[in-house]
Amino acid sequence: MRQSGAGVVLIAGPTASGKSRLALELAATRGGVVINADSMQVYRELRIISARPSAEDEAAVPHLLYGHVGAATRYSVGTWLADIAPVLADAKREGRVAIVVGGTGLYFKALTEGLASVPPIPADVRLAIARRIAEVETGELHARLAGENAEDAAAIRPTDRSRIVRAMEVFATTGLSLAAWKRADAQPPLVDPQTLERLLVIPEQAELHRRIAARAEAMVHHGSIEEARALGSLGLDPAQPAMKAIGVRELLAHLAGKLSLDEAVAAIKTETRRYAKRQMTWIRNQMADWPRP
RNA sequence: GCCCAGGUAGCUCAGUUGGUAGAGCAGCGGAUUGAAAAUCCGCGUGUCGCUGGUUCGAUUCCGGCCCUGGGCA
Repeated sequence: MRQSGAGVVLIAGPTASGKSRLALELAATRGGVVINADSMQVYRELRIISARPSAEDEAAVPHLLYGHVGAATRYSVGTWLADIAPVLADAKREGRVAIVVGGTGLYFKALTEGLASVPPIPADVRLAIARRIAEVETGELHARLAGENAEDAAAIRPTDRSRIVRAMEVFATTGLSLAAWKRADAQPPLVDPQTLERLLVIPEQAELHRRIAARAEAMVHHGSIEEARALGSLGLDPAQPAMKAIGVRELLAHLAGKLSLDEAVAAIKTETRRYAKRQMTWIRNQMADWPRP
């Protein structure tokens, strides 16, 4: 173990595993800062629904990149990397341990392996493409992609609409395939995987499911319904990332009278279990080199 | 007590003119480079309520019983 306070610790695990608690304890004992690596906890409006650390926890030790952007923001792994770079630099300069904790596997991958330097897609390009393909069926979209960019088309399933659209956006903006971008010119990783500590928090499945159920129950008693109402009143595009947080759709359906509260809570539990399963698949296969607990 | 409808996968149900059965959801496994709590791919996990009978063969047809829902008393 490192002797000074400086350094980076990564904590990953499925949702509701107790990662945040561990991060808080480590930060308190080692004099560190806690940095969010969760794609939904970045949204200001989603405190309860995204199970962000409580105000007391945030007051106990510094918490960064939590609720720091509005729900209208189109956040992404790229913006997260840009946000975390100065935060990591500050922690290093101050000699504090940076404890990066969250459930978004892609963020950890980008942090430790780097990300292709694809330039941002201009809003007008994105809009123009969205408008042009709105009525186009996904298979046809894939065929069109194959016409201009065979390499990406071959790598993307004809049914995977969001990846097809992303490849189209990149090609329209840069004239290059995503594959070409990945091949050349990658941004180096912000942190060196060799020098940091990596921790996985993985409860036994039955226990994880109990925790997920308990959290869903507790959520509705702690203001998640009001939170969903407030978010809904912003009138955001349902395709916005923040609107995709588990619980948002279910609670809005409840507020619209389409689901009873019990049905909404049951749906949230199911969706959360499914999400945790996808996270476990990522951890098993993409984080295979992380030390097992 | 009688009449009617139904009992098939974890759930909701389809189906088999008699050759041991399949959808959706759930579940399990997988992919994953700027929406990743997203998006996508693969896999049926079964005493066909029980028990006799008919039959080469019954989840299917017949009898009895049990259970559930509705109706009549």
